[in-house]
Amino acid sequence: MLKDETCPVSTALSIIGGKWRLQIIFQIGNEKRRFGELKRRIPTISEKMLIQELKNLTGAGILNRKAYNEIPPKVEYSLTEEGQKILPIIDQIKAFGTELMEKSNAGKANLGTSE
Amino acid sequence: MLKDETCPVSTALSIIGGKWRLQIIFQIGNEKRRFGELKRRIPTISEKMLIQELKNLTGAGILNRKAYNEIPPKVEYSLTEEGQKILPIIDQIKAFGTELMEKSNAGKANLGTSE
DNA sequence: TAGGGTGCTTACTAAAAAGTATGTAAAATT
DNA sequence: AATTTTACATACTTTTTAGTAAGCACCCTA
Repeated sequence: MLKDETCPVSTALSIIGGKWRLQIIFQIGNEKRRFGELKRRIPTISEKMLIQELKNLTGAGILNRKAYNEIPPKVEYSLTEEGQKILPIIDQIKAFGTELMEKSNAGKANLGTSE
Repeated sequence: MLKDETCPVSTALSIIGGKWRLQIIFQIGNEKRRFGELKRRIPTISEKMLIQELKNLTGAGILNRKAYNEIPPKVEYSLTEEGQKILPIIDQIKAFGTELMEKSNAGKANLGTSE
């Protein structure tokens, strides 16, 4: 899924797109979250994906990563200023999704991707 | 990419997710757009994808499809009320992307998905 | 009668994203 | 010495998503 360098929307999607990113950002919210904590909060994500996306988001300046020099390891993730700007987007998407769910209880078709 | 039936965000993403959906919705905006018009406005989309996503979005109640009984065929697509609610989401994503682009000119890393 | 335009279908292929399984380090506990 | 804990790495496979290419129907015009 290559990105059009000139389009703001696809630039944004290169960060918030994908199956897990919004979920991860949402679960961190305004807290500091440890790796294992996130794993527990998103039980359906695989470890590989969690690691990979945390790394991607950190590299993109969306997350802060603070590693303590302890054994066993302890690492805390939190949103950067940039990352916090994604929270209102999630709110809006969530509101839209909520509406959809209400209406679909009144019997509407859903998209092919979910089947 | 199966969807969690109970999560509003993933419900929303099952509609606005994917490479082309937001783009298509954005290009329709508040207008009536013919199939060929959309093809021209999104030159990088393949015909197959455009057809497929128009069908999906129509089936999901996001688009109206009006076919005129003419030869050669003429079909117009427009956003339903439901679909219009996606426009402000796009605006917000776009604003976020614009910010990112400005900052990245000051030299920041981008995510793995774009490489 | 051979194209041309329009919206759409289908079979097939390729690429991208996600999942599974297994392994590592290093100290602390048993 | 074996086991646990925590964060992460890597090879490999499967699933999902997107792209290519070809064809169809219908009428009109050259």
